Amino acid sequence: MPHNYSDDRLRLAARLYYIDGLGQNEVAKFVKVSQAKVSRLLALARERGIVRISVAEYDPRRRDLEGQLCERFGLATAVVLKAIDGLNTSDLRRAVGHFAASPVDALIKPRDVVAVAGGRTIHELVHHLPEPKNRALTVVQAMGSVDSHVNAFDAQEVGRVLAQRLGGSFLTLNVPAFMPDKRTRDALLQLEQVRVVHQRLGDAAVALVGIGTLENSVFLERGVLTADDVDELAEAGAVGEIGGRFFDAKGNECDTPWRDRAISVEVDQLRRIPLVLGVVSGSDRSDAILAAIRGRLVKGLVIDEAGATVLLAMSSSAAAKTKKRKS
Amino acid sequence: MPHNYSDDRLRLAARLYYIDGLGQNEVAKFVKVSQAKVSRLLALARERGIVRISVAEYDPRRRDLEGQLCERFGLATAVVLKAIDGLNTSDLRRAVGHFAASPVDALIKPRDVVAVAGGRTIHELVHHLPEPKNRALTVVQAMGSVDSHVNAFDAQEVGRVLAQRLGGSFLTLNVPAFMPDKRTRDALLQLEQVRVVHQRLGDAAVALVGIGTLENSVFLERGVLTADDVDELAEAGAVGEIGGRFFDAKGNECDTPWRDRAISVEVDQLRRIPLVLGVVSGSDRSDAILAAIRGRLVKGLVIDEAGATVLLAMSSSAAAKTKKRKS
DNA sequence: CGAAGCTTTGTATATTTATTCAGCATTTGA
DNA sequence: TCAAATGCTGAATAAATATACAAAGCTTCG
Repeated sequence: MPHNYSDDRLRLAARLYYIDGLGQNEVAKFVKVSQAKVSRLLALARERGIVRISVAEYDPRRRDLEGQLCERFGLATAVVLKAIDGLNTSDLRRAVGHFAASPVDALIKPRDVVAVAGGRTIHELVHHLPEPKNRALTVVQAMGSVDSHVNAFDAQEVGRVLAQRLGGSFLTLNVPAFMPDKRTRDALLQLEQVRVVHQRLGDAAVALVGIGTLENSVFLERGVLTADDVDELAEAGAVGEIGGRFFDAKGNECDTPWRDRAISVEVDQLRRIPLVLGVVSGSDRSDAILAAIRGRLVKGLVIDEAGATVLLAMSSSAAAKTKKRKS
Repeated sequence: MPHNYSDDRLRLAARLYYIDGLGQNEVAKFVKVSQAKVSRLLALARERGIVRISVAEYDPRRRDLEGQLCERFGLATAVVLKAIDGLNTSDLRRAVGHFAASPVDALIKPRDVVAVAGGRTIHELVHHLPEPKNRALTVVQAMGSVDSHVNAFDAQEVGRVLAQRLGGSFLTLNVPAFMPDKRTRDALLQLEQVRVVHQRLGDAAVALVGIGTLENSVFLERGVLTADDVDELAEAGAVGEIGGRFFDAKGNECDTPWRDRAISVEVDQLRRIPLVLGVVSGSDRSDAILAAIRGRLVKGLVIDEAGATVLLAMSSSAAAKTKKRKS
């Protein structure tokens, strides 16, 4: 595709526009083309590097807080993102996703097996990954679908996008997250299709998971759990959830009926994955996060600075709080 | 005036906009301000150098042609500007003015006395000079006003702008370019106001002049000369004009009634000014330019590449053409 | 304290820039 | 050779950005 645009012409247009500050219309007169074409010329000039725009480095991360988190909680990795105060949860998730994408990207090696559970922050994250990289990943869906409507932040959808963005194949887990009872669940687990995926999860080098609370739960929101169910789980000591697995303040899976109805990565599998990254945003789930860390369910954290601050503030008085919750 | 804008905030906004390619609306959500503010933040970031835009060098000059002109015609300076083919004369003038401004600027030393005659290309040129420099120039108007309507490209207006842009005082010549007869002209020349200016012209280090033809003349256009007058001038051998002084193909002033009615820099004064720059555009005045050069009326040229090319092409066969014109 | 002056901000709007689309031109492939 | 396909273009238009303006906050000075 031999281009009609000489570099000299591009340089001329670019100079008039960017240096001399003419508008595109004025440039258009200068070079005898339409304004539309000038717009295209300039776009091309930027692409070709004839125009270079550099911005003083902005570091979106709070390295200090990252260090404290790692040290205090013995984490392998922490990514703490700066965030403007007063953002609503949705915008905060977008902010975290935006700036976390690149650091997380850097943690995934070219041929890794990557397990992904769903989550709204994770969803934002994968959508901010750089366009098409040619890695040879195996992305594995770590939990079933929450309900039959495919939702943008289900593991299925998130995994698909992740595989597409980073390059690699996607192993989907085409079953519901919860079955009605243990028997049918176990039957499904026997299926070749499911077994392969389930087994592959054990090979994961990296896992990306959200960390849910009982109160602000996607399961509750989508009607998979009722308020009564939540109460029951709380009764059993549950303080948080990862991939449909509910755990108590120590980070041990709670023994409830739900345990035997879930189709998703096992807690023990999770513990054996070298790098499980909890991807979260907001300050409302610190108990759950703390518990997940204690139980070694996650080894790394991606979080906004407000969330990190709360986490650190809690950790000193954690014992006391734990007692309170139990009472 | 302590600014409310932290550099970090500017960096964030600039990065989101320029690097990550978000729109100002999206950035606005990110940093929790209005789109209008983002626009202002970005403008500030550019001013402060947080955003740096660089464009690959575009050289608007044809150095090769400049060299040829200097050599062939023994000019002290030549500035030949690239120009798109097919530009109308007005756009061509703008183009020449735009890119000639900076090179011409560089030729004027901080305390120079600068003589300026009017001209449409010169007008464009001075209006493209960099904003306020603090030189201590003395700008002297080199010819009277063409008519009573102050026109944007009269010497008066051009000189005023030149002095303002480059810094310095402006000596205006508040008289018509042509008087009805020699007697009144001479009377005016006696006036203190006029004498001072006229004399100061002799001190000029640099002069900027347009070079006019008989056919396409500002005097004809504005009704100062009639078609009959032009014929008469042609009869007397005139091929061009500088500052209301008509000269023949050798570059010598023509002996016509107009000679004694003009109030403007004398041809001999012009010859003694170290650097007289003819500022022209277009290919329709090559005869006049050639003559002016021959007569040492100009020592330098600012011209577009098409004009320069014609000039060079003509110079070899110049003798023949001259004869033709005389017949 | 209160009014006048100066910033700063967001809304509404004007201006500028990017994109869509239909027409023309050029190349490609029978 | 003619279509079909592809690419380039400017006019019209959609989208994005800059600006005018008015309201609100902050200082300064009486």
